[in-house]
Amino acid sequence: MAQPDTVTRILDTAEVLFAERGFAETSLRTITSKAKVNLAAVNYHFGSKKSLIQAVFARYLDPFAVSFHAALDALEARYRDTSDAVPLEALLETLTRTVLEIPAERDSLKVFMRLLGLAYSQAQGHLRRYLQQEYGDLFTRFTELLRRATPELPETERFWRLHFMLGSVIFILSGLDALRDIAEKDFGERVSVRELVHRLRPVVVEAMNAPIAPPMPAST
Amino acid sequence: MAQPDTVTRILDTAEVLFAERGFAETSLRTITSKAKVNLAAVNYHFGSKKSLIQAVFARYLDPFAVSFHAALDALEARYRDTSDAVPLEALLETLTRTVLEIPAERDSLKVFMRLLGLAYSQAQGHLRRYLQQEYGDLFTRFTELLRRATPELPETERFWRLHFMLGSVIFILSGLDALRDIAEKDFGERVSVRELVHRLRPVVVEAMNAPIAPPMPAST
DNA sequence: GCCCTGTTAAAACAAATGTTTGTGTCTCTC
DNA sequence: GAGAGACACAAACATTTGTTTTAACAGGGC
Repeated sequence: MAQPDTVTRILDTAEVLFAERGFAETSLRTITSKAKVNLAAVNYHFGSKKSLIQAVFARYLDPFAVSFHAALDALEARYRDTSDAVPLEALLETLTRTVLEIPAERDSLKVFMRLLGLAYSQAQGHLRRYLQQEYGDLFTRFTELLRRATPELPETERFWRLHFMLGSVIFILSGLDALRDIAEKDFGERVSVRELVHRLRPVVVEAMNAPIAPPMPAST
Repeated sequence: MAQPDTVTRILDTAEVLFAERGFAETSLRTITSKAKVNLAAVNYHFGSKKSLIQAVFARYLDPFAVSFHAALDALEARYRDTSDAVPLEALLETLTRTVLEIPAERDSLKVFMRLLGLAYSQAQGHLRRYLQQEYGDLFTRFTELLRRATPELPETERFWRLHFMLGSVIFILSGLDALRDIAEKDFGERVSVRELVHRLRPVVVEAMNAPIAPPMPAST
């Protein structure tokens, strides 16, 4: 069979290795030897290791951003004539459906989610800057819809809860392999990412709609 | 003023740097030069970089484990005669109270939470093994109480929700500074860690008690 | 005095890292 | 078929990494 070309062989190998070990812990030599390409190929095609990392993300996120923008267009259109806002359930359903639809090849979803988690937790300031610059507007659009979906929530409360839930997703998915191993050992159940996302959606909905905490008793 | 001794100077510096950049991204030379100690001091006092990382965690977790065990003793005693299980709210209240009581020095809580997050997300297999070995029993005790507090939840569902919530807390508190800055800029509200934890508790309770998702439509 | 022990200091070590260089080898264009 | 451009390859380069070695220093007990 014809091997895919050098660039995609590097990307394929790099994304898996990055997801397994993190960025700093994965050397170019490990990548290139496993991908059966020359060491210098990375610097030739991508320029630097940083650019390679960004390219790995772009290959996932670019199609996702397009799909998600389109899905949000459709969603807003459906609720345009009714004067209602897009309900929270529908918004989350659209998000998860778009995320789950993207790959269809390999177990790329797991890899992608793990990479997202690493993007937050690893240092890699250049990566955060890159993601903010490339996909910041998409995030803004989503949060605006979220705002309209939960109008009864005070601004700050929604802000904190959003990041609370964001943290959950990133944390769970970035540590997925380890957690799944534990779950399999303890409960003998091997769950797919699809199913996990599906099962956690009501948890997010309920959490966003939780009652506001009573004012805290003053201390000190 | 008398400088603290070499060992604690190393620990103080290392924990901050680790929290800022991660473990692999922080070199011993950065630590020792910032701590104003000799490079070889780390290997002399701790043996290796791995052992230093573990020591940073032990300095936080050892006192916490003692306090939390004691707090759980008291909590169980209070509910011993009543045949009821410890309610979820009380369990979470005990946990957050213990966490908040420990430090009182530096802004160590924030740093500690960030380290905990890194411990999960970074490779560092030795660290996970160490934490499991040293504090596994405390975690087991807590999850057992959690199990009794949510008897209607299937085992695996509780497992995943627990880690879901764990992720939230770690994520929020580890990125606290950045998030708080945004919140202050956007909403003009500066919230304390205490208050944040207080306000997020009902979110956790509600999330744990969320309805089970309906079975997922089969695909491929 | 001397020796022993615990600690610090400077230097060197071996290994691993990202990147660059020079050369060879195709393939397409004129 | 000659020349050019794109790519692959091996080797070397300059740093940076964790760790070890060796010597120096300080203090207390005999």
